[in-house]
Amino acid sequence: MSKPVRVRYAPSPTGFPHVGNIRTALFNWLFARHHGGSFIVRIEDTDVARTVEGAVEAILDGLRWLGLDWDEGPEVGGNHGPYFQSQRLKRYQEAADRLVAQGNAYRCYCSSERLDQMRAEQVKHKQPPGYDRACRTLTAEECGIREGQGIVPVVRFKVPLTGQTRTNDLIRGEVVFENSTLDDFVLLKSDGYPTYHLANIVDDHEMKVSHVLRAEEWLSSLPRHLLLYQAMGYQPPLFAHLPMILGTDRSKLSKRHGAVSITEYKEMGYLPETMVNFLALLGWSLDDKTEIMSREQLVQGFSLERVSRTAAIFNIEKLNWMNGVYIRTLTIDDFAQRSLPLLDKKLPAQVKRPLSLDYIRQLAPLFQERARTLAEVPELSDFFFVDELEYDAALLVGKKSTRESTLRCLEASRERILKLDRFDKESLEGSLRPLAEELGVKTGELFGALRTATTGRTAAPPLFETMAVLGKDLCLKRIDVALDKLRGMGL
RNA sequence: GGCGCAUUCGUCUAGCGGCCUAGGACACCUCCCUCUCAAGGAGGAGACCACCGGUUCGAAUCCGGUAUGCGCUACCA
Repeated sequence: MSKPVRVRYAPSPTGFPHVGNIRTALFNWLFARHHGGSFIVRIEDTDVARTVEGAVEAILDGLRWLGLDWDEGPEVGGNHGPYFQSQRLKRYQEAADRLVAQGNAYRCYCSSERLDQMRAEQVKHKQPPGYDRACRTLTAEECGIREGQGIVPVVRFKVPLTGQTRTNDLIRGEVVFENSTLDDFVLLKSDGYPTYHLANIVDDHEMKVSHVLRAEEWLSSLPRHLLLYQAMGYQPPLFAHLPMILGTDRSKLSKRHGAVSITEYKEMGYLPETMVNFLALLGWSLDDKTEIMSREQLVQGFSLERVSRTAAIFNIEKLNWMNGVYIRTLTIDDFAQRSLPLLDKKLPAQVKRPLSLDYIRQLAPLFQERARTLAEVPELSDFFFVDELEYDAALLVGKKSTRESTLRCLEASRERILKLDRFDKESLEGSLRPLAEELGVKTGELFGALRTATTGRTAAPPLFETMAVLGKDLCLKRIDVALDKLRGMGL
């Protein structure tokens, strides 16, 4: 009885894939997969002037990165192509011609100057801005005269002057619009390209789209689309308008709010599985407590009934937490592999390349539970890679310690370490922990001095594991450097 | 200005008439663990459910109005 579920993600290549946009793609994808339907990608490249070079690739890369595979669309084709609107111009022109012939649309010869002026006037007089329908009643003869003057017309839809247009939005329930509040919008531009409104309904119909899941900003356009479906004699799909994603100040998410492009999140070291999970929760929930969900759980649990109606604010703090959770679920090897590109990119230039994946595997466990993003790995671990540590000698001396005491600690440690045959966590700890007592200092004081000496930092992963990875020679060398620094202090 | 949508802790949200003196999560605070930092564990603080009326034995939940926010109002999507 019910038609197969077919949904589409229809981005416009006028910029890079915004997280809000990607969230819409995700919901469409989840809906399609949940119902065993098809997920279609269609490129809405009808705005020639605003098209951005490379945007299509960036959009597709974003989808691929998140694992949102499409059944029909660019690169994979399908039975309802082409999937670039710029390649479907003929269909839109035919539709426009048909609407004109049917009396549902008309050609408009008004100049953009006149339109601008008219709008300015309307705004000035607090009138609702909108086309004044000057060309709506032009006779064929009058049209001919204008054509003769070389004016290239646009095609406008003849909106009914009275009546209401209503439908049942799957998320918002019944929505009603007075036709009298709509103006005669453009269907076909003078350059022969369709506007979103026309292209959208022609394609959704021809591609047999069953459900349109799009952002709430489109809700206001819904009556136009419904009227168009009606005029074309098409059965409209079902609509669901998704809540928007806002910045921290509650305004539409933009560059001001930091990263907005999904590719930026990749570069910042967020995992695709985190992004999928996090974005899914922006406007949807499974129940009152489940938050960490696999792709499969998401697909299984997704439903429009549980999509919220209120706009959500993108909270980077929560994203960071969730990314940390996902990072900790990775295997050591996976974590090491995924960290490699970020390390390569962010470690100081003087660090020898190529980086050793094997070495990274050794230190990976030390950072896996500390990093919230992959980009933090190079920041936290650079002391494992650089030759010379740079730090203030004062850091060697702990708060409750003195220079003399620190010197004794490091000198004694040096002797102990020298004698070690094995240099692993256990032997290190077995040798150094008793040393603190012998020297009559707190373990914290001894370990702290060693930590600074070997890592150049006061906060680092557990000392013995760190030293074990660093290796005996390097540790000794760094302790010597620290000793020199201490001896030079206060001179 | 017009039209539309929305309104529960700072944030993401649960709630679809009695189970709510409103639950979970992030962030925050305290404690535990501990060589530092994290992670982990245990607690805590945090929402007069925007406001005003109405319906009802009973409303965060239903209805109306107001306010506020957001969106649309292009030969952009």
